[in-house]
Parts: sequence; structure tokens; C-alpha cells
Amino acid sequence: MAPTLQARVARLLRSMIESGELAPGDDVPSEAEISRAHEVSRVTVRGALRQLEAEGLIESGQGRKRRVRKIHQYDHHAVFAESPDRPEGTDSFVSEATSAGLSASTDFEMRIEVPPEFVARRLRVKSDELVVVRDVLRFIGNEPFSQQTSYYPRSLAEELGFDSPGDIKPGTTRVLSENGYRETGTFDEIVSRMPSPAESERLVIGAGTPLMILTRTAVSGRTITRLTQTKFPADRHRILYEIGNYEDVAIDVEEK
Amino acid sequence: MAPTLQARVARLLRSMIESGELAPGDDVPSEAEISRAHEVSRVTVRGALRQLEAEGLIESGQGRKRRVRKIHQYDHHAVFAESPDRPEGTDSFVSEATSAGLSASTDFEMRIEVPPEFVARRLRVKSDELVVVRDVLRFIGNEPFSQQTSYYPRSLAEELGFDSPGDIKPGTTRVLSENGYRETGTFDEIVSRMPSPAESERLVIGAGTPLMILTRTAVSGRTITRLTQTKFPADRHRILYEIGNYEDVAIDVEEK
DNA sequence: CGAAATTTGTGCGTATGTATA
DNA sequence: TTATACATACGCACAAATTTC
Repeated sequence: MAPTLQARVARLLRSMIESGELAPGDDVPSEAEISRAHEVSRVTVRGALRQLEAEGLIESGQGRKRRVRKIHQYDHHAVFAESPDRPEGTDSFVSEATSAGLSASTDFEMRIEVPPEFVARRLRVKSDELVVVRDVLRFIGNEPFSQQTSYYPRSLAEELGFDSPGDIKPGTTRVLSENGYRETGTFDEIVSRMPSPAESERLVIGAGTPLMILTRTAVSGRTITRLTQTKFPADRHRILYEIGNYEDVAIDVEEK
Repeated sequence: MAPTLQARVARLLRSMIESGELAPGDDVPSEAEISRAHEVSRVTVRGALRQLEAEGLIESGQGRKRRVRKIHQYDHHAVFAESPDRPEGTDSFVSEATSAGLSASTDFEMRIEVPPEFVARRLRVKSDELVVVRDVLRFIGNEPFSQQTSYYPRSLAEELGFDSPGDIKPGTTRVLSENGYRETGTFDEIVSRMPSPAESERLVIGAGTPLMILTRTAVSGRTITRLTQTKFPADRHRILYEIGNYEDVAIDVEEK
């Protein structure tokens, strides 16, 4: 069977991107140009471009020229990211970003609410029991970077005194650790899916880029201390797990 | 600003899905029906449906009715999946699947080739040096499940005798382990992106579902023993990391 | 800085092809 | 085989945002 017109146009543009003829950041030819050059209707051209956008290769917006998407790459070191053994008052996020010469900031919010069903299940609290929620939206410059929501059993938060809306700045794992709840185990779940419109807006996610969602349930001895769910726009993030001893060999992991 | 027509239609259908009025597996009303009911053109309806498809909420295909997507969920236990301490001749995949009453199978292929650049870098071999490649495509029933490619330094493969195209069935980590290369450390990278057309075809991935890619570099003492890259269609997979001791509390992690 | 040109987004109509039911 | 439903493809017009002058 012959490939369709729009498939042919898409393949042509795709190969231009993959070969580097169209480099990240470059303008993609306009709909009109492609239409004229290949003598196809604008509908056909849009069909082709839509495919490339869905593949995450290009980005577009009303009035803007289409561009070949460029991808940065931030690393989330899952094993160490929330370690209590780091300088006071810093997130792993802020320290990693500033050391790379980037301006990082966070929006912080705290509230007490009835937990979503899946949170209640993992924290083993009754579904009508309240939990303390800490919400962090992280930025690099003006760009949203990740969004994180943590849930704590209310009893635990009360015991350690972070149940008041007065906010305790970064370092809840540290507070837990210093009060006899050092984490002894973590259970991480990683899934990926396309963002909802609300998530797209909040995290400024273009079409064709998925969300990675890391859900960590942490344990101290026999106590479940927290559930933290982090949403990462997948075009800017990589999640790393360094396990065991690999330091003798220094694995080289730049890019891709 | 007033939302556009297609945005309104999309929002309406989305809320029907989220509320459960349209359940997973249900037929979505046809383009013609929606067009008549809301008195909008078919182009507008298609615009709305395309958004929902890009969000991964519905699936479509020429001639078929659109359906609300249903998602299974298979768990990849990253820490234990490739442990050498499992019964001979099984992968974690086959054993987990068959114990759940599912028919699992694999397509296996072995070859020797010049490694991609990122593989050479991680394995620390010269980019013109050959590596042994083992390729596995896993199925549940007739449905592709995941695709995995492993790379081994040729010298190591020769030493352990799995460098001939004669194929060694599952259990390379076991062979390594039994010959003095028990893994002492792993370095995992997890990224997510939309699949290329080739990947979509091979793994049968519908529009609106991302790929999760897990790249593991394994180390035994001072030797880098392998690089394994696994591609998971994100609608059917969850990657889990169980770290430390959490067994006293048995975290409840069904669904979502 | 403001106006004009460009570019993409939305929206209508119509027709034909093709896979599925 | 027939009917249905989606995919592709053409034409046109205007709106909205950005880019360029």
C-alpha cells in the first residue's frame, strides 16, 4: 500500500531533523512554504506537522514559527535527592541548580486535607482521616521545572510540629530524621503519561511531551512517614538510580 | 476569553470520561453524532477528539469506533528483575506473567555490531570496537510488552562463551555471576518520550502513549559488564524501586 | 514604539479512500 | 456484501498571536 501524502511529507521532514539538517532551535519551514514546495494542500501539511509534534520533535503555537525542539536534561538522583545529610535550608534542587549557575526558586504551599484514595491506601490511614500536605512548585528562572506534593500522616506532623500552616521551609526529611524517624526504606513507583490540560498549563508542557511521575512511599522502621509524588516534564528530566558500588569505574553518562 | 468551540467539545467529553459516564472500553460517540448533537462541523469534532487522543484518553483507528482507553498495569521490579538468584531458564518476565495466568513469550536475537555512540561511552569501549548485542522482544499473548537490547563488551562475551550467534537462552546475568562477574553496582537512567513511528509499529503503541526507557549500566568490581536498555509502552507499565527495608509495613500499592 | 506582514489556530463545506463491523 | 466510521485531502475564510519592519 502506498503511504499517504501527509505521511510522505512527515517522513521527509522527520529525516531532515534526524539528519541534523534541521537542528534543534531551527525554524521549521512554514505551512505555506511546504504547501507550495510539495504542491499539497495546507490540510495535508498540517497533518504531517501534527504527527511530528505528537512525536515531540517540533513545537508550535499560534503566531509563532514552528521550531525544532531542543531538549535540556536535568538529572534527578532519586537515591540521594532527599537525603537528610545535606546543608541546612537547601533542597537538592536548589543546590544542584545554583551550582550549575542557574537561578532556582520555589513556590511553597501547605494545607491539611482529606487524602486522595491512593494516598490513604499507601499511608495506611483511614480515607476520612486528614493528612498534612506540602506542595512545591519548582522553577528554573521563570520556567516551571517540577511539581511535588507530599503527604504526611497528621499524627506524625503534629508530633514533630509541622502541622501548622506556618510553614517549615525545605527539609522535612531532615526534621523527621532528627526526631527519630530516619528513613529506613523507600518504595518508588514510576509511571509516565500525557499531561492533562491543567498539568500542561501549570508546568508549561508542550504537545508531544509526556509527564514522568515518581511516587515515593517512605518508611522509618514500622512507621510509614510520608508519600511524595513528583511530576517531571519528560523533555527536561532524567531520573537516575545509583545502586550498589560502581564508583571504581565512573560511568560516563552525558547526554541521551 | 471565550474558549474555542473544539475546546468546549473536548472538555465536555473529557469530563464524561473522568466522571466515569464513559467507562474504559466504552465506545465514544461517533464524529457524526457529536457533530449533530452540538451542531458543529466535523472538522471541529475531530479537533476535539484529537486532543483527547493526544492526552491518551481515547484510542482510534481507521474504520474502528473510538474507544475509551483501558490501561492494565504490569510492574517492573527494577531492583530484582535481573537478579541471578532465580530458577534457571526463566526471566523475571516469564515467571511473573505465567504466575499471573498469562501466556508469555519472547522473540530473541543476537548479533555483533559497532555500538551506538552512547553505548560505547557507557561501556568505555572505543567507538569502533565491536560489542555483542542481545535483543529481546517480549509478548503477553499476541501483544508486544517490552523491547530490550543488551550490549556486552566483546572481550567479556568471548571469555564467557556467549559471543557465538548460537544463542544462550535467558540468564546472561546468571552466566556472568557464575563466572566471577557478580554485579556489584548498577546505574539506571529513566527517561520518557513519545515513540518514533518505527517504535510505535514494533511495540504497537497507540497515539497518546509515551515510551518509558530504562537504561541500566551494570558493574562488577572494576569491570563494566553490560548495558541494557528496555523500552516500555507507558500505558501498560510501572517501574518500581524497592530500596532499604520496608517489609515491616507492607505498602499497599494496587492501581494508579 | 507602532503598523504591517507573517504564521499558526480555528472553523466551515465537500469528496473520496479504506478498514471494520 | 453492505453499511458505518474514521483517515485523508482539497478548497476557502477569518481570528489571534508573533515577528518583522
